Amino acid sequence: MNRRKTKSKRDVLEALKSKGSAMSHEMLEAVVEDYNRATIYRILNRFREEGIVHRIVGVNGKQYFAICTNCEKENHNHNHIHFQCNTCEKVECLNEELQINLPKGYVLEGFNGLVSGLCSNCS
Amino acid sequence: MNRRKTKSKRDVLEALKSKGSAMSHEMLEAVVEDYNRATIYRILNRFREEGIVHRIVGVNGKQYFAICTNCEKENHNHNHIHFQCNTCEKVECLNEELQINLPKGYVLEGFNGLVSGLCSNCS
DNA sequence: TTGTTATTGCGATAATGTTGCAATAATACA
DNA sequence: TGTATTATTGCAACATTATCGCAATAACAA
Repeated sequence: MNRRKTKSKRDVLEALKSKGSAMSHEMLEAVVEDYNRATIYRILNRFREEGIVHRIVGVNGKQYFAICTNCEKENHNHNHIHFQCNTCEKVECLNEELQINLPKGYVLEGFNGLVSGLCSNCS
Repeated sequence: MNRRKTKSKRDVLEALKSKGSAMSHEMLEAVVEDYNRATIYRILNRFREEGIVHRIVGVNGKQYFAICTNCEKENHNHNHIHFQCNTCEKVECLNEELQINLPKGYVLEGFNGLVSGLCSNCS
């Protein structure tokens, strides 16, 4: 399974990079060329497999994707909080790490910490 | 808009109480009598409006509902973390409070902190 | 240039959740 | 108790998000 470089991938990656904050499928569709819905989803999931982006689940239950910035190749570092504005629905990463203590016998695999409220533009 | 007591409400509330952890619509449907899907959703949303339950969004994007235990009537206290097992999909509250610092101009309205991994039964 | 196969588009499908409307039933009140 | 009011329910339809199978296309290696 060798990956191939395609325009659609470049476009999606470009969009995510220039946006800076997390994007939903809907937001991506509005920005990139007219690709099929399934195509965008598949690209995003492939990126996620490859560790290029990480996924955040919004308060609305939607998936958001953001470029991995502080992540090592193997040691993904996603224990930071995200913020979603209740008005404009923008999702962004907060520079706040969390220390999480789980009860005995529990194994941590991921963390999706989402603060909701109003961003500086909407407050 | 005066609320009325119905069997369906009693059943849903009873199910949530005896379960102890958060439940999705699917889980509720399997436990309570055969009510219409819309009915259960409406009951849950009414409970939420009244502050009887709070809602958690799972890593799968689904809604989960749990009885409010430490919440005051007006001052809801939902800044605690939830845990969802990646195997059995159970959602439960962790007794861990968080201190969240938002950037200037941001207003906090809610927090949905979800740790995913393996619970003690599945690890 | 050609063969292999990763990728795409299309359509169908699944799952979750909400809404409008008519029928039903819980409650207040005569 | 009987009756009126209206909250609640069931049903069907709908909206949205996301995935999947399959055939066509296109990226890449040789």
